[in-house]
Amino acid sequence: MKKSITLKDIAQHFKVSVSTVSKALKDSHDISVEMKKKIDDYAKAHNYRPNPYAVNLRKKENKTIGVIIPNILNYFFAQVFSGIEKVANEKGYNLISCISNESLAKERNTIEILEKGLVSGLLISLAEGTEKSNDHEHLISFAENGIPIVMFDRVTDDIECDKVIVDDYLGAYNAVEYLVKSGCKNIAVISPLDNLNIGKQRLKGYTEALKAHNLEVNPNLIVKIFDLELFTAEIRALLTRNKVDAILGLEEFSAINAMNIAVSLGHKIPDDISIIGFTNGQLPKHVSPKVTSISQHGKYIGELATKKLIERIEGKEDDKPEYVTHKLKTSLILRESTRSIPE
Amino acid sequence: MKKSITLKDIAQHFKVSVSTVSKALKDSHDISVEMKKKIDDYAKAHNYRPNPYAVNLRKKENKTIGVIIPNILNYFFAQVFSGIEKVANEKGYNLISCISNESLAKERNTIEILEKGLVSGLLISLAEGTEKSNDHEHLISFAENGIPIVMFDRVTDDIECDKVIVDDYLGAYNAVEYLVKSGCKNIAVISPLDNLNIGKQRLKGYTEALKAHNLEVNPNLIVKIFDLELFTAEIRALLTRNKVDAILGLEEFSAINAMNIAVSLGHKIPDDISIIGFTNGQLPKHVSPKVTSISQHGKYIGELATKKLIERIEGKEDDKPEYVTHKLKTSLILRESTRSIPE
DNA sequence: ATGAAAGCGCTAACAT
DNA sequence: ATGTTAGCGCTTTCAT
Repeated sequence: MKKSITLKDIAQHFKVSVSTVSKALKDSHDISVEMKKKIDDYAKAHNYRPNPYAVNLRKKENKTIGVIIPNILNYFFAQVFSGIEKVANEKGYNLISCISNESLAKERNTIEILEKGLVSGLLISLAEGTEKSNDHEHLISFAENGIPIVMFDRVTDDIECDKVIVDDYLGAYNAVEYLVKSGCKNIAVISPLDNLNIGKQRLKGYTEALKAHNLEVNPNLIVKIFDLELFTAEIRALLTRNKVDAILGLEEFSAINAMNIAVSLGHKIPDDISIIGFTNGQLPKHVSPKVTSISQHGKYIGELATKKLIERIEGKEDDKPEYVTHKLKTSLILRESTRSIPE
Repeated sequence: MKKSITLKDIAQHFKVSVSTVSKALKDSHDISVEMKKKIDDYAKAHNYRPNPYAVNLRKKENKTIGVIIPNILNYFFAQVFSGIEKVANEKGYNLISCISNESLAKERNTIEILEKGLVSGLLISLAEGTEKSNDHEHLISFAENGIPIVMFDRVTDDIECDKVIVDDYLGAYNAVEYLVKSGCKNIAVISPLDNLNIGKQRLKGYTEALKAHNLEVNPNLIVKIFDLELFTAEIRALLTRNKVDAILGLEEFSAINAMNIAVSLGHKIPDDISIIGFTNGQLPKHVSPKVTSISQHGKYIGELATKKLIERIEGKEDDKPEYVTHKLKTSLILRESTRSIPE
């Protein structure tokens, strides 16, 4: 066990006091230039680094950020995470990261651990379980510690903090509008996300866009999926019992799975049915036909949220007391599963 | 700022000493039952938790594990990470996680930070930059601290530690053998991974399997990709200049991209050309035809590596000095891009 | 220009 | 059964 070098070791080596070394390493004006140089060189040569635990114990500040993500296998969150990591790294922060696995209990447990001064700030996107139960006590309690929080994507009004969210409403609205303009009249929507606020927002964007274009909102074309086992059956039913000329998938796999079912039923894409999905991964580019998608810019969300959090951590106490919610626009990426808009 | 409660606060409240409280909370036999009960209840009521920094400063031990992953957008590593997180969480460990982004410099930097006692153990898969440069000084230095390391997937012999790897050789070997048995004779291989040992192992599995079945190893059918920009051009050249009846893709997207190019060239899958890929994500299931793949069980790798690491962390000093390398079998998951083996 | 001392919160050996 | 003390490594105020 290579014991790592401390201030004391350096002090003894030069037969000076610990405080001299401490100040020298901080380039204090108290210390003579020669002394500083000697100490600095020695410290570098021996690869001195302050013990982070001692520093924290003294100063009550640390360079770590807690991250709670619902599910890292979801490409969107992986993108967000890579954005978080990038900015945190640039600013010299470490990440303590946890996956809530969509569970309220795990999210709560993690927060209780982090609460005890382990982190200087928290980045969180709510677990599905949390959104369903609408229980935010653990977050409120965490916030009372005065540790800054930034919520992203899946947020709640119950917590006052900075937020970075996606304009899901507009994303869906624009997608539907595009479908209408390209000639679709019977647009179905598939939502496996009805437990989530973002799911509700997207659905609202869908209905509002239809109304804005004087199209009837047909409840038979709104398929809410609560059990993925039934996905295929429900979509087959949708497509056989109704006239459908477009499908909007609100979640990562909905659009692509629905497209595959439609194809197996003999429909031509996009001639018979257009397809658009909220999807971020590699999938839409690699399937055939390539799927038009609504991209959420996950990496940028992560970057922005982290930047805002670090500003709060490092900012003056009462710098800007008012919290801001950044609502980011999605992009509609046109590919082969939709028709073009006639001139 | 809600100031969190300390032993001292509790001690003052009951007008006893700090050590009494400390012992009481540890259920020491020194302390009377009534006292313990009082203190315990009070601590619970006030949600007391020991300050992790103070504990670490005293005891030189902490419940956190460092994780260094080359790229979280790679589904395989996301799977590994979710396995790591699961086990760590079960055992009460936190994760400090970093993405090396395939860069040696970033990997080195991260390790230097973690080295200073921030973590009790390290899980790492080498960055591509590290494998290419073959520079492992930073790891050797880290290991000298006596902090246990477990390497997974991308490992090196230069470091003596427990390792969890995939039998990439056998994975490729079995895949080629399957192709041969299903009637393929001109099997091409695509490797964008020639900088990585795992890439070399897979390639070796390919050549050895051919030899074992008395098939010539044709260098024209071995395509090493060093610049992804050229992927399409190289594969088109491969398919137009040579007779090819099967393709083995050594990396996540190689097989699927090659398949799409083959289809665009008019080849039928799997009748003209069979396709197999080393790929873990959702892709092979969702494209058409569905792609036969070699699965690496990422989540299990993460779980096993973490389990082994925690055993080292918690084990007696000289418990078992000999390190073990766990080599895990891959699975060949047959889908629609390969033909069946005749009876 | 340098040093002594106190203290962050906790543990553990050693009194009482 | 309870308390005293020293100390982990560092910062910082107040001497000198």
